[in-house]
Amino acid sequence: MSEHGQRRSDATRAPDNSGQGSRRVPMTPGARKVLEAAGRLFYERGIHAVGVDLIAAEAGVTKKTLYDRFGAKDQIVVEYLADRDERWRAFLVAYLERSRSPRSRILAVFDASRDWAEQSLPRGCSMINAHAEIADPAHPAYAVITGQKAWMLELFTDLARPLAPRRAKSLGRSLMLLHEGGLVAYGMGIFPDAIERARQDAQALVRAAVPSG
Amino acid sequence: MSEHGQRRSDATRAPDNSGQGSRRVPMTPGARKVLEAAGRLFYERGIHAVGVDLIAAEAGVTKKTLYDRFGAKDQIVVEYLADRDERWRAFLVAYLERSRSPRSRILAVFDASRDWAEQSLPRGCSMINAHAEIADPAHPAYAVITGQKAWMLELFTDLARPLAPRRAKSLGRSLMLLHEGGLVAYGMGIFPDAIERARQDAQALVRAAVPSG
DNA sequence: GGGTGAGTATACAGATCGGTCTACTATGGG
DNA sequence: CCCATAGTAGACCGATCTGTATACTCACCC
Repeated sequence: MSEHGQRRSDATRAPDNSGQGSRRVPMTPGARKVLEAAGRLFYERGIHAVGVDLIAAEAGVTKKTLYDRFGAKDQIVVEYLADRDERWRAFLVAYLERSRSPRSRILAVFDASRDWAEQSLPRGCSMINAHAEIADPAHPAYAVITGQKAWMLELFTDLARPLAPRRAKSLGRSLMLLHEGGLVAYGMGIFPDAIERARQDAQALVRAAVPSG
Repeated sequence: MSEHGQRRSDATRAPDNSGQGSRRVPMTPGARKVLEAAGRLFYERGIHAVGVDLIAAEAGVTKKTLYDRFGAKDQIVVEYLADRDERWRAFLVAYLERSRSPRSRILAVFDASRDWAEQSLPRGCSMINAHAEIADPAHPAYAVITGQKAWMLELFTDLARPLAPRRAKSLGRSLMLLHEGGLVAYGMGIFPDAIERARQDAQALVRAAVPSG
């Protein structure tokens, strides 16, 4: 929503706006423990399947502390997703910065996703999973979810631009498709090494689109 | 799991095994009303977010009828997914049968998905969404979900075989990636006409893989 | 030294959850 | 006629849900 053009900034440096309209919560030690436990439980079991009592117990914190910090479960969900998003962007940017050519930077996104998923995401993309549970667009977490995907699409488009200025939008969308497909196939275990396969297909796609790269 | 080769059968005629180990429920009028209401509510709001009282009320049926037919909410979930799967396969087979060339049959899958989604799936693939909510592989619905995706992957592989016998497995996986990516991008509204775009990319992929088609 | 902020411990409220129960009705087939 | 089947109506169960309340401790800081 709103104008999604975030200045002209190089895509590697725009780790802001992940919290968008949802002001973050002061991260006291208790709040941090809650967020860590909630993040783990939400991801492993699903958001609706995890109650605040369980979160508080797993965090080693009382419910009062939990509600003093977050006010409501919905806000914990927002912080969970915004935090995941923030850490993913930082992780990704590190991969992007150590690549130079436009081509290798595109592939670096898939490398980052593959490594990120293999080290901590056996159940696939948190945003896709959360979107399946949060149907109401008015939910405060909805903007975080769609914001992350919009950011990724814009990133792919920006990365494609140096390679094919006229077809950047189109190429960006194709890369996005492969990337999302890889995440889902990986998360559902449809076949092994799905993200790596998506990377290969992206490589072929880029090669075909810009034979002079 | 197990040997996933289900005979040599032509992919267009294998609408069985959708209910696998989960024996279906006798479809009395009351059961049908429950399934209709549950299907709509589960898809629109998510499985965990919908209670049995609401399902019974929306179906215009008492809770006793609901439990007499299905026994447990989990079983309603199984029937919901198995029913969706069954109807999708029938829908898809109709598209496949009116296409002749291997190439157009591959594209027909994307055509079917596009039309199927546009007419009734604003929130994307039911199986992907259900997988996000059902974390436990021991859940009776889990097999239906993974079974459907395995069937789709096998279908793509079978459709790719006449075009590229040696690379059928590889090409099938690439097509699967694009297809899943299209479904997710469509369901999350990442960009417009995502499935149609996936179809175009699939077309390009097939053309590149088999220039002599 | 008094106040503020962050925390523990625990009880409680009201709603909703999945699921069971009894009592009754209507229908259709041997 | 009779009995099984499929249904309505509605009370009820224990558990769990999100969220609030009271009372107290501890650390820090002006």
